[in-house]
Amino acid sequence: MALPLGKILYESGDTQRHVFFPTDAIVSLLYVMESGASAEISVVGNEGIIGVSLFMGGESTPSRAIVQSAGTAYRLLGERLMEEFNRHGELQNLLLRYTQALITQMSQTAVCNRHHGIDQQLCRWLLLSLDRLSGNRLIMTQELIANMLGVRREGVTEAAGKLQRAGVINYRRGHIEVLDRSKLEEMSCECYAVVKRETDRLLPYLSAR
Amino acid sequence: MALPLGKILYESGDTQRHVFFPTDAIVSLLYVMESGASAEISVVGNEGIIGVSLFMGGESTPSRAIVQSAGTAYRLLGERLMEEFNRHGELQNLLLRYTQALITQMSQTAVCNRHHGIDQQLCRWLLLSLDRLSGNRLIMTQELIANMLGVRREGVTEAAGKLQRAGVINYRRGHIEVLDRSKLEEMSCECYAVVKRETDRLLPYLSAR
DNA sequence: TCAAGTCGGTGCGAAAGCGCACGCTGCCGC
DNA sequence: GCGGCAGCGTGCGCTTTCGCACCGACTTGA
Repeated sequence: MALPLGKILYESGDTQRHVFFPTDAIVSLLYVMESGASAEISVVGNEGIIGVSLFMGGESTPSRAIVQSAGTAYRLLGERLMEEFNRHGELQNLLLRYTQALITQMSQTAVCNRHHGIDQQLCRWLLLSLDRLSGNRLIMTQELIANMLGVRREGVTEAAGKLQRAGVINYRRGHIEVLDRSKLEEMSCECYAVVKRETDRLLPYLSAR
Repeated sequence: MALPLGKILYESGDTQRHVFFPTDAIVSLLYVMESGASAEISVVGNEGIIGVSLFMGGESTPSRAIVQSAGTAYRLLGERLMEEFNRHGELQNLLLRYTQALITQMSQTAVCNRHHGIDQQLCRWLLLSLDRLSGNRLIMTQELIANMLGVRREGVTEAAGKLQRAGVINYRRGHIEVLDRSKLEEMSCECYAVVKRETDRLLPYLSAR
């Protein structure tokens, strides 16, 4: 199915009836506070699945799943996934390993939120998104990024300006082009590397792509 | 086995051979950065298990497990846990549900780190610890709390001073006594409530205690 | 082609947290 | 009973981020 930008796959607390496997879409798990402020918990692309709480047994989570980059995904009825999960074969194994990778990403998000500045967080975020897309272009307003990072839009403007002046990215009105990926990695904090390394370790079949 | 304060159960990246079930000890999952700065990812007491990565399939995590409040725990060889896990019965179910509760705690830590001040985070942290102990006393220096929250020791001093002046806690040289728990909950952010509610939902048998 | 709306740039003052330095005090061991 | 030290209090300047306000520029559609 098509996943347009901004589509909400699950709302906080919703009983999740389906799981989603993005192909070229990116979905963010976002927590929205009572005040309306928000913070991204993790980002899911075609390496992963939306709806881990189904097979983890909770059937819902306190966070929202929202499409951050338009594309398509496969949708599967929860019951069908569970049939296969309960065969306790390779799929179960895979799903649990993916879930551990997700846990690593969430942990590192917590660490990054605590210790790193907006500049570094933006780098981490761009890299995580880039890894889940083909090409080096993101369609993404600064306002949206700000919502994901849980910071002010002006803060993103400033950080993005620095990256642009450093020749790392180029952007105009919602289109971001990454010009120098290795420099982006240099300017990022260790958080990205930790997540990347752990994801590759847990899901080695992905690296082959 | 006895778990003295400060004991490290796993170091980052260690292959985990055992799992631990705390009885009256509290263990923190802590990420330590290259710079030496640290941040707590989640806290585990007798509601949980240390070493979820064993049955999740990763066998290690990038974080450290360190005893934050001395006490005792059961230790079980990983292979034995896996034998039982692979019977796909109620234990597997329980472990996965616990892991989802852990995920919620990590997510909320990320949110809290982003949006809330030291005062509120201290409240959340005290409540999470208190829930995992009997009684209303913690043996805990401000320096240790600062390491867990990933803030300066002075920041904790200031926040704890506010709580003391408000009559919520009383402390002296490493001993904290909670005088007014309901007020502590009031002064905390929504993060504690979210974690508490979700833990109770996922592990209802705990509420009965 | 032009009006309206979205997106991004900039400039304040305020607040929170940090790093550092120094000093006090209650506790523990000799 | 007394020294030493761990644990806590406090002050100060600096940096980062926030909140708010306003403006300019690009895009889109009637």
